[in-house]
Amino acid sequence: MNKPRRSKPTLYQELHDRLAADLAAGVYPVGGRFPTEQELCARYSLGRHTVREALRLLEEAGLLSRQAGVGTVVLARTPPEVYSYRIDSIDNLTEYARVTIFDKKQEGVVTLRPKLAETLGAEQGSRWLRMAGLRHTQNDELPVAWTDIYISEPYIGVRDGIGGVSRAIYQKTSEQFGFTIARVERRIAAVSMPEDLAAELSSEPGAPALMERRRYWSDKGELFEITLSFHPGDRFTQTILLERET
Amino acid sequence: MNKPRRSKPTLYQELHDRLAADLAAGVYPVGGRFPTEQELCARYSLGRHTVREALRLLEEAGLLSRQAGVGTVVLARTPPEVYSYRIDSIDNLTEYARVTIFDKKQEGVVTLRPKLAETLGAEQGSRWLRMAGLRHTQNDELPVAWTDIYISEPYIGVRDGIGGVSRAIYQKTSEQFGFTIARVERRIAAVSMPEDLAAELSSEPGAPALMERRRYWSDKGELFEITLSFHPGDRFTQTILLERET
DNA sequence: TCATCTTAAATGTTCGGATAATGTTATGAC
DNA sequence: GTCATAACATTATCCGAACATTTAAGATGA
Repeated sequence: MNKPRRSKPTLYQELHDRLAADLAAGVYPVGGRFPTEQELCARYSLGRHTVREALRLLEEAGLLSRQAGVGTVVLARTPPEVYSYRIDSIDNLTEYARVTIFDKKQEGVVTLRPKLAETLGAEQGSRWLRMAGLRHTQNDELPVAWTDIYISEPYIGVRDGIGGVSRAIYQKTSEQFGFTIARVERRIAAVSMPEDLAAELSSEPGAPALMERRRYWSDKGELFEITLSFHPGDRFTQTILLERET
Repeated sequence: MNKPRRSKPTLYQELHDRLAADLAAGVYPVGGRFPTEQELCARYSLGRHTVREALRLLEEAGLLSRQAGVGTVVLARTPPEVYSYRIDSIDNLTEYARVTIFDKKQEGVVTLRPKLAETLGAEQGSRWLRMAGLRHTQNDELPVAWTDIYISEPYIGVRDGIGGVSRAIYQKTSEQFGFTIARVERRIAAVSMPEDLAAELSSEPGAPALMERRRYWSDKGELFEITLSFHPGDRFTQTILLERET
């Protein structure tokens, strides 16, 4: 994404570079006023469009703030160092989400007892539909995880036709009830493989495992789904790549 | 960041909304050409600046692609759903980075053997400065992790004055040698606590533990630092919050 | 047939000007 | 003094016009 330096840079690009250099050098104190468009036009003998284009670049870079009636304010001397982990779509939240299938083994409505409520990070005494089962890839013989899926009581309708389908459940829920997912929280911890899951996962009790909890919020701020997964340590690693934004 | 709908929307805002609606409705097929600026000016009786501002918004939303000599191409009907995990600064890559101190126990230059090279994801036979020790909080008695820090041979100079300082090592390295960190990769897996570390961490051998590997690249694409940490499972969890971008 | 040149079309850049919207500040009535 | 109002400064929006740059496609020639 770094454009090669043009042989003949544009005027607004040149002005932008110059002003950015001035900002970096501390010529304009942070929090103070930046020269007005008129001033810049006069000082550099440029048209207002050119000046505004340069200012727009500086604003997009997070260095300036512009507002009618106020003026242009200096926000920072250098662009903030920002690293981002970006996911293009909710569907590739993890690489295994799409390519694995859910083999439902248990189902029922539960009322959260204190201990489970704390594990899930949900209201004590609230009622949820719980579906539990194995998650594995199409061809592989060994399951990748044991997953407990909890769906908030108002949205229990999605149960119909879950088994084996590769579509994600949160997606179904959000489509069926017409809202969008606004927030997803993932929490990961290392635990011992619980005894009752070891057999299902063809693993040893007490072997290292990753416990992953996910909580999904709707755009109304409502927590509508929670999943709890146990991955055998030798079959699952998670990688996150952080890249600096340009 | 959602501005309240103005009582009197601007013309380019109105045009943007209308074109976005058309795109969503599939009026312009993805991959095909979008009407030219001239056409839009004529069709809606607007000046070119106004049309270009609307197109700029659509381009920023990821719906259109514009290029001189080619024209405007439809990229998508609706803006891509994007979730982002954003870190403002490299320093709060994890919440414990700043508040913990590193208690160096070992130090030496190593040449990577095949197995260690694979674990670290680095070149076999390359030489690194290895520093290892415990990481713990100021007041707490129990250490949070055992950490191996590997620094690429050209940058070994940073060793001076590492002990106990709370500044991060990658930060020192990048400052001292005058480059910026462009990429950070984190990889997490569940493992058994290695026998030789159990005593140091006051943990049990074989107990669940999180192994975290971090690799740091410079802006020149050079892998200059790798860290390997072992966290006792009962003293460390990791939480990531993904939020939908506006 | 292939490479090169020419041309046309589209977006990009830059000027000039005018009006609108938005805060800040000074003014003035009470 | 306090509050409403008017004047002002500044950015935002919008129009018109011209030229530059980039790319695709057609024309030309060896």
